[in-house]
Amino acid sequence: MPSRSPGRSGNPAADPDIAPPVREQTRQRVIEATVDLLEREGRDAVTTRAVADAAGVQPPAIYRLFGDKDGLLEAVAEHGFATYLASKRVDPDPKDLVEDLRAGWDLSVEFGLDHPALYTLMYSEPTRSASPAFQAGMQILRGRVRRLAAGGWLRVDEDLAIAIIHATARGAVLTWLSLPEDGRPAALLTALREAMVAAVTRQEPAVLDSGPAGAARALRAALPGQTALSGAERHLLREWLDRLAADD
Amino acid sequence: MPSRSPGRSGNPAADPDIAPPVREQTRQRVIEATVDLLEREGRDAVTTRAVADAAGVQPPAIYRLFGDKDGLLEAVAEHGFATYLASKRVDPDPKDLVEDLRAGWDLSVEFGLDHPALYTLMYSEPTRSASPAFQAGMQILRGRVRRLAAGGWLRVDEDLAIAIIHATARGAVLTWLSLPEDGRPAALLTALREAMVAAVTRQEPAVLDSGPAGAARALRAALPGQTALSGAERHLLREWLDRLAADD
DNA sequence: GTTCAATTGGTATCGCTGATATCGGCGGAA
DNA sequence: TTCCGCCGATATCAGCGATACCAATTGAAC
Repeated sequence: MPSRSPGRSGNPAADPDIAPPVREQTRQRVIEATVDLLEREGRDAVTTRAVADAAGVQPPAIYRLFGDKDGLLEAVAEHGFATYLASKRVDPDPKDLVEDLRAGWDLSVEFGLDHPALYTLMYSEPTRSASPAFQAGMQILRGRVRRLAAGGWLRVDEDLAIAIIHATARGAVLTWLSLPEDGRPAALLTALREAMVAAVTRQEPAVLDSGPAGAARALRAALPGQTALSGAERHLLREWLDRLAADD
Repeated sequence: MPSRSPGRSGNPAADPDIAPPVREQTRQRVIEATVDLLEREGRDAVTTRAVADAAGVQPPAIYRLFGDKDGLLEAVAEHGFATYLASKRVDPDPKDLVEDLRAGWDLSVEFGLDHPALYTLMYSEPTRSASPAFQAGMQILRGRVRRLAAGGWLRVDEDLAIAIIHATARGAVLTWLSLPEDGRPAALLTALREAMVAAVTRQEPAVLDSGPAGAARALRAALPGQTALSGAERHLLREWLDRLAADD
């Protein structure tokens, strides 16, 4: 490996700070082509040749720009995450810290639901934790938690709070995506979010349910195998119990 | 394609039910070799050639046994999960239902922590939800939740409860594995577990005595003042609840 | 005991993938 | 003008999943 020549010869891109826009431009074009390919045809469709073809460059150019395929994917993850974070605004001084926590959790979950392939790429494998995109998102989360701690809201350690927030969001997104499209209860997301809030902050849970719903669920679960009602009666009763059980 | 000859000639393995043990034996050997390779050298090391070499068979044999590589991975996932479930005992009639829920959650999380590569294989991608192994585990979880519902402990719908349990466990495992080995707080697992318990169950059961009669009595008591049913529906439901409550 | 159909072991091969080598040409500093 | 380093382009390599093909083997039916 030749040591960087003092005269800074020939190439202006030798120093990344003053790199000409052309390199960054093709870099961006390759990244966007990769994102497009990833979200339209799935992860298996992301091959170096397909990306190069879609971006209008040669296969070796990818390796000159990103090192290897993993470097490309990392750049893609960072790009997607940065774009998303930039599109939303983070309130630097929220008046309700807990509500700000909810908003942040919703934001990262929404990102996952909007970009399933990209999210899976970033968060499904346990290894990619050192990615810059991962760290950038982590930094924002860390700031939120710090403010919560400063406000005296935190029930647990800051690091533990971060891990809890992260784990619930990750579980929410991946489980949501794994469910069949017609069986994704919106209540799952809010339930997990409120479980997270209850585990992290001191805030009391808002609702202490005490209606017929619980008893209806119990009766519904105990319904099969009893003989006091006819089949037709059981069928109709089942429908009513469904309505009562869903009536929170 | 020749239609299956009526005389069931030649090969005893034509009917999978009476397949000779030799086929199942090599099948098992291939699966175990794959698991070993997966947990020792990571997922990328699991190639058809490496598996065939480790199991002492030829590469085409894998395709004859499992159809394709995805079939092999599915069989591996099912094998690992079945082995794990068989090693633990599920109490068919636990005395403390909520504690049983905790035990089940701990069990599935422990499985993930003990077999990171296998767990990631099974649960990281949202797609593999239709696998038999997935369904088998789901069935056990479903039974636990049903008992909770019958006991009146459930705060939410059964399906939602299942989703919450699943999501928290998945998030717990994947987040735990993504943390650096020296920064994995044990409190994360218990915190997530208790958050799950708080989100799914209520402190006091909605019905005191088990069975349809008790649930019917509880529902009958909570019936006035709710609006999900019409007056006529409430009237008929009232009659049925009377019959159910009297049916000890 | 012979026959025969289906499976299995074994080798070779196909198309594709990630990654690299190599070379000519372009462009900007010296 | 000279020259060094980047870029486009083609060819190529090893390895991958998957399949084709053929000989050897097996085991039930006759």
